[in-house]
Amino acid sequence: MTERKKLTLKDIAKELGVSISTASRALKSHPDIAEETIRLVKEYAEKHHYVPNYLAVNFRKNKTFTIGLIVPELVHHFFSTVISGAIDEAKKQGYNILVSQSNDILADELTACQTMLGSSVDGLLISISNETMEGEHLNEFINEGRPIVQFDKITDQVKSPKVIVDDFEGAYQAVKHLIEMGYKKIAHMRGRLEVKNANDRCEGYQKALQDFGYGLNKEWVKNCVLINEKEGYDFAKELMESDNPPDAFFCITDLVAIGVMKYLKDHGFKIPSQVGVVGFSNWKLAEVVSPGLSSVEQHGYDMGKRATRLLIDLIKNHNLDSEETIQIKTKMIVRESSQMKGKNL
Amino acid sequence: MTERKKLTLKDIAKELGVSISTASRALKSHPDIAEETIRLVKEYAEKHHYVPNYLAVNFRKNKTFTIGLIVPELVHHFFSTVISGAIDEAKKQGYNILVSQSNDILADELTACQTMLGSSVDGLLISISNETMEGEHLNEFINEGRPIVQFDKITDQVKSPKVIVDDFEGAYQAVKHLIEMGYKKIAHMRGRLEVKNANDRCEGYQKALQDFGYGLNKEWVKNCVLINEKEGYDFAKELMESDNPPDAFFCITDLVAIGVMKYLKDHGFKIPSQVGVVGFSNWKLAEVVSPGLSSVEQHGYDMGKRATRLLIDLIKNHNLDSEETIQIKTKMIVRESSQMKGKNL
DNA sequence: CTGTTAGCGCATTCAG
DNA sequence: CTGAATGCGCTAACAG
Repeated sequence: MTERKKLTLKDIAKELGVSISTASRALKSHPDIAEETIRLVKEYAEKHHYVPNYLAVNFRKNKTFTIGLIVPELVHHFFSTVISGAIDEAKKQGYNILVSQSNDILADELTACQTMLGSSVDGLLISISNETMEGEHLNEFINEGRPIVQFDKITDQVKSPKVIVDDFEGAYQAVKHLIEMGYKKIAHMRGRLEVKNANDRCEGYQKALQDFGYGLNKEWVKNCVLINEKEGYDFAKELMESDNPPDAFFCITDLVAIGVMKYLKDHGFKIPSQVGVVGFSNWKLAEVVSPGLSSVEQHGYDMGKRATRLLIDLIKNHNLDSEETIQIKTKMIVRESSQMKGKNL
Repeated sequence: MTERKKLTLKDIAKELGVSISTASRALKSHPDIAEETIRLVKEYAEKHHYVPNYLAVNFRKNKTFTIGLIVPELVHHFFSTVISGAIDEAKKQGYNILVSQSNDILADELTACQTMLGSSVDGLLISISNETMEGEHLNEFINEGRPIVQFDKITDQVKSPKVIVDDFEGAYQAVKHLIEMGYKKIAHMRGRLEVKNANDRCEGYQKALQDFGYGLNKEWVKNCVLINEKEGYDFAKELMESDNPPDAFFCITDLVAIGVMKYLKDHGFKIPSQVGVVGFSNWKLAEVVSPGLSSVEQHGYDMGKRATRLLIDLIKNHNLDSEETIQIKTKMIVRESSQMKGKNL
């Protein structure tokens, strides 16, 4: 209960025999104020540890210098990377970040938005949940004059700027890489049909096959729903036991790829000499697993920074109509799991 | 630029021909107000989507219902788990969380604290950086009447409640497990000498050795600084190439353990039949690596929830003097990497 | 160069 | 049961 009462502008004004507004302006080195006065006020403020009451400042200015950030899952390598970038960029620009997660549940996303609106964030960064089909809750922000920027998992239902990974190109490069390494029967463990990222990656996969003269074998395309190792393992089993097993797997995410690799290793298939595997996202675990898993780097940190920079610009310019879309280029990270030259090892 | 001007209490008061204070009280179903009036006001507010200006409310009440959370690193499985728990608990209690990271750099931690103070959080959750040696910046919060709760990486320099993992016991159990599995020459890859968690784990390691009648061989204790795979790999190499190589490794964290395993696999040592390995933290990668890495689960999510609950209690009770310490029990997760019975596989 | 004044939106005390 | 009045701390327009 040590609490000492806070020093206010009024206190320092009274103490120094100036008016409150003079004190206020002096602290901001307003050109109207005499050098001497400024010095005096600043000195006093410094000495007595004056700290402005930001609640009052924010109230007055109707701004909080805080932005909201909602992701589906916080405990997720990619998203935590994005958040990290967002926080670093925000800090640089003097903004704070309020973080929340939806757990891929629409109701949770709605609540989070409500709280964010309530706590008066100046703008919102959001990656929507799998369940989000329409964007009324997001439009509310825009209607209230607070810009939003969507990233990674987006919906076109909401008119706003977007920062996305070039999923199509990333997938294309991954499959191209597999083809160049000599694999000829490339399967794809894809994600949910309703999720844009999954569709884009699947299209990249198909386009690459097509461009290099391979047909699409639909049996080699499997729909993952939970996107975890078990699905990877099970689908790998299904395909490898079929009459026409593939010789490579391009997986929607690293976790699925790990499951595939586990099945392959458990059943004596050599990676990469017999079967190649490529994941997506380049999680830490792609690096430490053996053989090292080739994967597509999404530059999450950069995405977080760019999205935040964009949002803060919109806030500053009071711009609510932008629909600018930034595509983050992916990068193919080649490790052992896809290097067929290892055939004779 | 669609912005519609916000409805205020004044507007609805004028519209309904009542006073502002009546409107205000009606919305809160104050007992003084007539049922009928309450109904009227609420109906109007509802119909016109009245939303209180929280900036004004917060300013008036001098509260933000926001708490700050600072961790060394956001992209880190354990910390993101803690954050996840903190956010979920905070949400349940109507609080928001402002997240920041120090990158284990003192200067960044100071800045983060400054911003948090500035944005008037009601309280602070913090896990300090490796560089933090004294806690003046934390005491500032307490002096301003805002409670803080330290978690995981803590300093006794600051009088505050703490939520910590029982590192000693976790380490003890891990080493006990290795001993029970039949390993007799257990090395320890420890963390920095200045970090409490590292010391506690090292003590648990030593105590277990002692309790089971093993002496401490100082050559088998290595100081990791960066706490990454490379250090694990390099120290494993050093030890395994020495005159008296250990037959098991207890590592300060999973990443180091992965490095150790990599060295062992690369050089033909069988895990776990020849050499056992146990990590700490139970990251996702412990589960997916092969052989599966035995590890000590720290229950980060639970830690986040408990710390948050504690902090909110302190805020509500305006309690700044508590020094309560909660110890979170660890759990030994046994996977293949430490099961010597596999000797004859 | 400085002071006076007004007001942001709301909660609350004090009178009726 | 209701209204008038006050002030939270700060900013900014306006007046000297």
